Amino acid sequence: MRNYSKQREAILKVLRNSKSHPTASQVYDEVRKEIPNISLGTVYRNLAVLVEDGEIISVVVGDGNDHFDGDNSFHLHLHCKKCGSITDVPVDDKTLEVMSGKEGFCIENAVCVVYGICRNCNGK
Amino acid sequence: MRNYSKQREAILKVLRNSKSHPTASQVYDEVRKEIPNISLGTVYRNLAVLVEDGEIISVVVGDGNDHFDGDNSFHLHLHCKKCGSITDVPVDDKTLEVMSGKEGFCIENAVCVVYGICRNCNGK
DNA sequence: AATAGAATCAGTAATCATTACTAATTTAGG
DNA sequence: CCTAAATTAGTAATGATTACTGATTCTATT
Repeated sequence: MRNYSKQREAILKVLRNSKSHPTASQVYDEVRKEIPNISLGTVYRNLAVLVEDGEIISVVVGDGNDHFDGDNSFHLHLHCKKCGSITDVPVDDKTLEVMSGKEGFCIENAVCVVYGICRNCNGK
Repeated sequence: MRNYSKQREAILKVLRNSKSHPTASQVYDEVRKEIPNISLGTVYRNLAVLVEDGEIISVVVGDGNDHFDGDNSFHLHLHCKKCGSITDVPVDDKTLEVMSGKEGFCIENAVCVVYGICRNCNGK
């Protein structure tokens, strides 16, 4: 049902080796170093496939671009409104439980963005 | 620096009276009942202004549309991947602190989306 | 190894939410 | 009442994402 493709492997490798939460376009630029004639459409399609398979995570912060994260473990994202940086923060199960309320909500993943100003920008 | 406009007032009223986290387009449909010839561009511009002023909150869940929330207090959003519903959950300060990690991150607001399956959809 | 059908691709065109632009109207202070 | 700044309606442009198409690549089976 799902065939191997070197394009998908290369895209996944880029994300596994990155901590910067790149956009589709940035992934495209990076993958082209290895596969120069890869198509942007291929990047988008495989990113969607990889999200669907749970290999990567889609992080939406509201800057007009989707970002992708090769770390698919439960964690939060701190999104700085000044510099646009996205930083990872681990979450323990207890906090997660509080976060899901008493709503009988079954958490699938905890991709979650807290907006604010990061330490770097705070001094300025 | 900021003048009154009946359009902006009507847009804010729609959001204050709603709990459904409408998109810009849905706000447009609702406001047109009061101001039939209001422009969609006016809705977008005023939503941005209201977010900037902290009157409302922009909630990005990754379904391709921005959603808006007239409740500007600190709370989380549970986003059901099946039915697309967005539910509010209050957060206490202690949980917020855990969420922001030890990063020296200054939380501006805690609009935050937890993905999963809601109680309604869970039974199916 | 050859074959066939399904999956994937590159390249390009289309979509559509959002933003930018413009000339006309409204607001608010003097 | 006047004037300058703010805002608007209407429309055109933008740009990220998706859809489409004919060619290529995988993979299971012979």
